[in-house]
Amino acid sequence: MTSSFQEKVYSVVRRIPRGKTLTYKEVALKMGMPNAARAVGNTLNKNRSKDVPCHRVIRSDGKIGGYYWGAAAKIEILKKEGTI
DNA sequence: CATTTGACGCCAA
DNA sequence: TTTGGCGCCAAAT
Repeated sequence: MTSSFQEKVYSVVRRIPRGKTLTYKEVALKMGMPNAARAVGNTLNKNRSKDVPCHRVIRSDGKIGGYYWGAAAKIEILKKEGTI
């Protein structure tokens, strides 16, 4: 599959360094689509791939957001990485 | 092909 | 400040 849109999402998310977190909006903004934050989250959810550190993408509100394997697991990973 | 879904974000009340 | 509603976008049904 890997549509052009997904390639952009992965390109940005994959570059997120360990111990750092980006918001869905920031990712969308880097793609050149400032208002596609929702589509970004939707793409990561459907893909459920570990090839990309999608757990480093959180909401702009400061909330954890979501995770295919559960938000709790997402938080746990961030803690292990030192983000929290 | 048309409609609904969903890991979002911002504004108004 | 907190809650509700509206707008946006791509993928799935």
